[in-house]
Amino acid sequence: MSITVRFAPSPTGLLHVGNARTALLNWLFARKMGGKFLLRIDDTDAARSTKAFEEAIYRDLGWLGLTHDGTDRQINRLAIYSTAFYKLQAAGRIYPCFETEAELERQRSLLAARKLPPIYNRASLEPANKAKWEGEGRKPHWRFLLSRKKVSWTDLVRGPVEIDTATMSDPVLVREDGAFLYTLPSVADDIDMAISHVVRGEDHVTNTAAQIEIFEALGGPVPKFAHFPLLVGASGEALSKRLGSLSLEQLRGEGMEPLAVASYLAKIGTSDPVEPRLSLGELAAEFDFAKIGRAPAHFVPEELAALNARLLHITPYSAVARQVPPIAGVSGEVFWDAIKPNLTKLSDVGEMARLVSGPVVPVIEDAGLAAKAADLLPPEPWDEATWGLWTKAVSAETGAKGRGLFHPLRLALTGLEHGPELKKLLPLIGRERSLARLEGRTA
RNA sequence: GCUCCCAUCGUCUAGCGGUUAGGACGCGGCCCUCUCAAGGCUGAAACAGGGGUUCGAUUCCCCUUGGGAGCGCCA
Repeated sequence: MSITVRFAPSPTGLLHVGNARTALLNWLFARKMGGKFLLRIDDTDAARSTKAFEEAIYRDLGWLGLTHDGTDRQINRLAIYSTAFYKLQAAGRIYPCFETEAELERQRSLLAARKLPPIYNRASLEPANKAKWEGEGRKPHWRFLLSRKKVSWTDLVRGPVEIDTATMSDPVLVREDGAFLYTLPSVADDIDMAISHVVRGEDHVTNTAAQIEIFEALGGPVPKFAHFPLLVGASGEALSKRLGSLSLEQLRGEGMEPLAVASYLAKIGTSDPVEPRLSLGELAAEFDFAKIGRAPAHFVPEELAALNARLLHITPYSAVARQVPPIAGVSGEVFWDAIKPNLTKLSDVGEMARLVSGPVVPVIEDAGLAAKAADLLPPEPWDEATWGLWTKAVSAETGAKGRGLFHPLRLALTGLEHGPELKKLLPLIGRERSLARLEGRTA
């Protein structure tokens, strides 16, 4: 059986971490199984969909590295939905409804007041009502007639699931203005695109029950389903409340590496340890629906940031060669290996580079010691042993040792209290700049 | 309100009737060390509560509590 999955976002907003996780899980599954990953822009809601958001989806997915094997927009596929609509109509599974939105709203509050579930009462199915409302010249919207039986499937993450469609309203498929709503296009496309697995958040489980009935009514094969738990914030609050701060765009702006985001989203809520991976391929190889837990996973930005740092610490130079060019006459690789353990974000590289090639405004804490140290600077070439030899000589000459020796030197050479190991940094700074800084000159 | 799902260290989880309840992240300590990191070693830390079933419950059942989701002419 060939595997095809899809990610079907609506271009009505920026991709947030929840969306990204859906996309990623689909992609990883497809990659692992050697299947296809399709990108479908669900833009049937013309009023809310925008070109800018659509472009953002491509940009964000590209940033994450989630390549697709095909893409389309639902707005291009309306003929398919019409065909499906007529097929359902011919099967007697579609009926026109005439209630206004206000009337439906009132019905729901009436039911709520009686502590009853807000399920549509099928009033438009009554011939008398239908005749009356049609007589008033009302334009219909169209609902799918649910079986009111139990629908069951074996969910790849939740196991056996059973939903009684008698507990749901018949879904509206077509609006009064003729526009298709999400439900039918989704199923029609899944059939047309031969989607084998629908992988999405558990907010869709009840949709799935209705959609399975539509798949069956359409005579299409019913795909396998996997509904994973949603993401919640650090204290368990629903993530939707703070979506703005958790868009991929935001994370990118904060300097998070795409692989850090992918590693984090792929691992939280699973039985695997949350560790960085150097490639999406590794994440794909480790992907398994069985590893996904059934409780909501906590998305904690601070943990992501920590994972980002850990990713950088294990990142080989080859992966960042483009962003880390040779500096001050030494190879980018030597520089990278010297400063990488101190990185939190890749953008910190610029600041690290400044420590090497300047300008550094030295802080002279002990002028006498700095002067002696400058005199004792050995001739080049320098290597990692230079620091030890030099500081030993300075110590012998001045009697300074420990913090009293090293702290003034670090301040003079870098202007900072903390930083990468001077053993590694000193040869990169070189004799000329070291001398200048020890003499208190910006270099 | 109704329906569905969930409940093990702070966090993510392993466990599938008898375990010293394991791992990872984080946290503490030690080592290394010129600093901060990184790295190595090590330590503290959990079965939400109450009933059952059973010789025996973290594990199975029920209730309570807590959390998540759905109940749209959104997706």
